[in-house]
Amino acid sequence: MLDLKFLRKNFDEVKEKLSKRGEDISGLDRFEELDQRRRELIAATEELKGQRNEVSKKIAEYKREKKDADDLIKEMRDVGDRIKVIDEELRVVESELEEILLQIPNIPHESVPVGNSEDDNVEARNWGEVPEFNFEAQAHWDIATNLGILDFERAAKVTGSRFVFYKGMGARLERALINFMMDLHQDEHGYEEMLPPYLVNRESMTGTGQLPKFEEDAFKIREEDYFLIPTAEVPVTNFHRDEILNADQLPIAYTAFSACFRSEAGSAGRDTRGLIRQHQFNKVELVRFVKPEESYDQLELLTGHAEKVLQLLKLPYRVMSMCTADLGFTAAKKYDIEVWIPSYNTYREISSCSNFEDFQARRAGIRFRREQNGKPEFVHTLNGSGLALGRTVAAILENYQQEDGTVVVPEVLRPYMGGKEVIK
RNA sequence: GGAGAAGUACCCAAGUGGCUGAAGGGGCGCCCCUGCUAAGGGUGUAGGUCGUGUAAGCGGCGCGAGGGUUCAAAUCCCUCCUUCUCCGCCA
Repeated sequence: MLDLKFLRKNFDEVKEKLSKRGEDISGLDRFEELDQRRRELIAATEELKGQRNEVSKKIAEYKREKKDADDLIKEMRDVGDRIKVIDEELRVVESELEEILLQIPNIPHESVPVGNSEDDNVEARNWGEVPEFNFEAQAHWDIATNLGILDFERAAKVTGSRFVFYKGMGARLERALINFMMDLHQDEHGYEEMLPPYLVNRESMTGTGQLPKFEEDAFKIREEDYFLIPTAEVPVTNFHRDEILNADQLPIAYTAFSACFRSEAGSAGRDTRGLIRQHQFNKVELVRFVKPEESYDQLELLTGHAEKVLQLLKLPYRVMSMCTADLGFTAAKKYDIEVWIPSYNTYREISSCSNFEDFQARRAGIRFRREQNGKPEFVHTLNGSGLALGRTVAAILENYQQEDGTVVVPEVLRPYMGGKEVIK
């Protein structure tokens, strides 16, 4: 969410910057009118309330002195009615204004490349060698099905499409990756570990920006106003919702493992096979709460933490800086880390690292104080996958596959896999 | 899920319609005293947000949240949330 006053002051500039995103910002047309009306109404109702407070005091005095206050009471009855009418209109205007503000995406940072589509994303760097196979390389769903470590068919029977059973060494591999990543982020990168709830309420989904705009992407519980989390970002960022933090606590860094649930509305027919696009997948998430002046350095740091996972797993990847058209709704700047997937013969997103600046913090009311009596300021929030586990498994199976259909276990994972060197 | 109780400032807590825009403690800040410490005395301590103003300031809101009644609500009514106790169920 953008700041009302900031938007008022910089209206044309903001409009121009947002137009680069290619998102619908037609809601902005009514902003100036509503903002103006809101302030008129506030001035009107506050004046009447001030009057009411004053006269009420007088009435109290009269009553105490047993004097007649009927005239004053009659007068205030009328004032009360007028307040009610104005407040009602104010409520309508404010909720319309709020709706507009909640629908406006974040403003891209100046370092974000301008572009019209994902084709304009810029490669920031790449790491590792793309493997070459001197045999017919298989896709991970074939490798895994042959090894009996993933079962898509039975998952379709038990639940539906885009779900999967991991079994045997497949389940073990996923679990090893969870532990490996969590340990790395906790022990080497200084994150505090968290296991969050998988259901969150509407306020939390609004706080991080999934709502109100993207409700159809989320799974919603029927009886309660709860949503299955699409990422641990939601519960973990909202952990500090409506709080004022101390400056000396910052930066706060959490790493959280969770399952993630996405309806994938609008993705019908895309990535229908394998682990790449599931309704439920596991992910280790990194979340940071930082001072505004540090947030771009912190984005580099966080992205590096996610990259480290791939480096240790020895999986080739590249880092893409998302252009203005591909930033998503909430990010001011975003890097996607893409891992090499042989069967796709290309890199696929395995992590997304974003700086939201104060966009989420404003929605979620997450602030900090520099000094004991200082004014609260909004923190900057960042997060990134570190990493998405299903896609990591897919990458390992494909990049580490051997001609006989077995898969070598990356060295760093072996301690987590009972010393096993090969999945066969 | 059923029945009861409670949610007041950093913490504890008084307060059932107007002199409570919130008593009293504790804690914390400042000052004094006692050569340090302990103990004691004095004094201060609602933050936040919105509007307005160049500013100092002025004003609105605020006692879990949201509505309502009333000239006036921490106080009365309704809905919701959370916590605690008992019962039921359960990993």
